[in-house]
Amino acid sequence: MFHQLETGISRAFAAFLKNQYNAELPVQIEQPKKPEFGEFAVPAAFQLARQLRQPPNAIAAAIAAAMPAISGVRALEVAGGYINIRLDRGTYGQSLLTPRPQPVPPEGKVIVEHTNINPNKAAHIGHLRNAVLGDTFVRMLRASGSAVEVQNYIDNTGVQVADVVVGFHHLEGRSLAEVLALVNDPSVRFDYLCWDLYARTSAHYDEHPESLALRRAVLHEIEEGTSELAALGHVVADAIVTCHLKTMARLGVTYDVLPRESEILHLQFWATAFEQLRDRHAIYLESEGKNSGCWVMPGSAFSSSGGEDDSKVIVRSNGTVTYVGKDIAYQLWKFGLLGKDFHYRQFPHPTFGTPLWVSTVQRGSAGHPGFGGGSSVYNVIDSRQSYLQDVVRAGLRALGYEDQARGSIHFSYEMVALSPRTCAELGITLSEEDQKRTYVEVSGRKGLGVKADDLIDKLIEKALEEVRSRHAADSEEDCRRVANQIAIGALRYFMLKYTRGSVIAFDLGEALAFEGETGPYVQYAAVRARNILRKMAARGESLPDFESALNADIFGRQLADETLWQLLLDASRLDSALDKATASGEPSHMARFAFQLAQSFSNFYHLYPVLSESDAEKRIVLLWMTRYYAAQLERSLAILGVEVPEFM
RNA sequence: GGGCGCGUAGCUCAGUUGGAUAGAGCAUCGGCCUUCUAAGCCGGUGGUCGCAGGUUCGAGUCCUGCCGCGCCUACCA
Repeated sequence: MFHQLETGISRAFAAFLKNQYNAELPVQIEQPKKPEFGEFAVPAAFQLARQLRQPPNAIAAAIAAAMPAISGVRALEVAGGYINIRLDRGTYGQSLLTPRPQPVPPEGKVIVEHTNINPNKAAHIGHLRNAVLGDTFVRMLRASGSAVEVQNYIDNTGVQVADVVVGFHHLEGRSLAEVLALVNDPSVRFDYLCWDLYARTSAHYDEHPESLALRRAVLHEIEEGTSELAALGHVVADAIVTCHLKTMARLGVTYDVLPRESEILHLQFWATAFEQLRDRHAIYLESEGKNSGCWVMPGSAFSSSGGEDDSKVIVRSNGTVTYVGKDIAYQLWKFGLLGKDFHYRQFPHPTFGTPLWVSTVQRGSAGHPGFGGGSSVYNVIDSRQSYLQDVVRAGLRALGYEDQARGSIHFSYEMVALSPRTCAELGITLSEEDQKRTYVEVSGRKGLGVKADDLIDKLIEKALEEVRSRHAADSEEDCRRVANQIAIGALRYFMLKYTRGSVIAFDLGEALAFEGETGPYVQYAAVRARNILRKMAARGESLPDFESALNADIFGRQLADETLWQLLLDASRLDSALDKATASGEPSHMARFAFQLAQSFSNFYHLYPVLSESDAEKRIVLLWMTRYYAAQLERSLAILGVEVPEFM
């Protein structure tokens, strides 16, 4: 409702200003600094002041006097050059009684690619930020009515998988059968085992640089896809993907489809993209200099300051394609521009509610939905890869796909690093240099980092203690389920509360916090709202039929209470907040709104004892507000991917 | 060297795209549990918005120049 009024007022002002002053300006609607100024503020008079050569206050007064009535608005007032708007509280309250209209779904499908973890080791907290950001943005888009397809790209033929294969085969001398046995051994955490093995293999390369030849050879075999080592690579990648899916499912993160690099290669996606790029002269065969023998994209294509020295190699001199090249082919497919499609089969997964599909070379299963062919594409990738995303976009542009290049959005975010204090707590020894830094970058190669599952386990353990201390009478099973929900709420909120552009210096203490600006704080508010309603039911009272019990007159009387009115306004801002957060691509805005909503409810909770209210009319309004708060809190949390526990 | 980002309270961070007296959380100090659960609420302390100019009715926000930090700038991804 708040949101509808906001846009309605904006339109009414825009139309009026165009008529009256022939002024085409985007009418801003602000929230006044102080509630005494009303519900909305329009600073349009400032913008007109120069053009009209009059003081803002005079213009504002003229506008306010001549403006035709706007539905739902009680009065326009002028103060300090602003036009302040006061709403009719009775009609506002009443309008919230009926469910909001469904948003009109925008045309086309949005594709969001996220997670995209190298399938060669356990997921760590950096991957968690990616997945939670991506998943939350997907939930925001869906809540806004968009059709969204979630892709998790699997780089199963890359260097990192090759490294683990080198580790198994060359360092440990394990056969394919032996590795398979490890994968199937329930007592072995295969992703943790590979975490260590990958670190050891990387160290081995450092100590024996000549062994890098092994990596090249294995990589080549994996790309070919026929040898036993290639099969080993597949076994490793599939097993690790399964581990990642399990980890992500714990957080409520799911996907629609897993496009894999092996199919990009074997279904000739790259070969097709290559022909297009070559024919359009987007890339050319370099004949001299350091890149001699490579197919390169000129630096000028993707960088304003790029010269020939900055050319990006797309095809190496040995004929193999770089990751970016494959990414261009993949991006073309995402927009339906490649003229090819994958085959698909279902990927086994224990916990998702909906089928999960994976690309395959062979003729796949029937009955899969249409994948790819999006009208806009969000790639959730950390900011270190912005250069590569520029190259991908330049590829589209060079092929003449200007719209799609514009629709290719690098949903970038800064990395998660470790605070020195947390490193110390985890027993990670740092160089003197690193100790002086405010944060230390995690490194999979060095095995330096916090594994996602370890962190989740730690959070659950701590939450369980808190739950048990408060609910000794509840069953272990119930406590465990609630602890789980609290842990995930804490983790998801922690990953979301920072804006995308700021580095998270991961601090264990902060991540484990359940008080203040945290997920559990918001969950607690939702639980308390529900408790009021539950308590009432326990007393044998049933909820009134609000639509018949309440009307504009009653709302008008009760909302004359300024505090109550402000609280109701807070609670009704969800759609407005969602719209702004989605438009600016900032899940953190959504998280912050949920926190502020919870703060608002906490105020309500303390100021208005609902069940003991003696005035009958007021009590009904308070009950309705309780239910309204509960619904808004639940919806906000659902958008953040956070569940509401039965008790806390 | 070039590109991107960051610099706001002791700490961690917001700041609605240029608007009214710069805000949260943590920490700290002081209050509030016989009440719908204190994972909560109320109050206090705490600011040269990195520095210097500029643009205008108005700048934490925009432009220029500095200073500091991070990331990228691979025939790795």
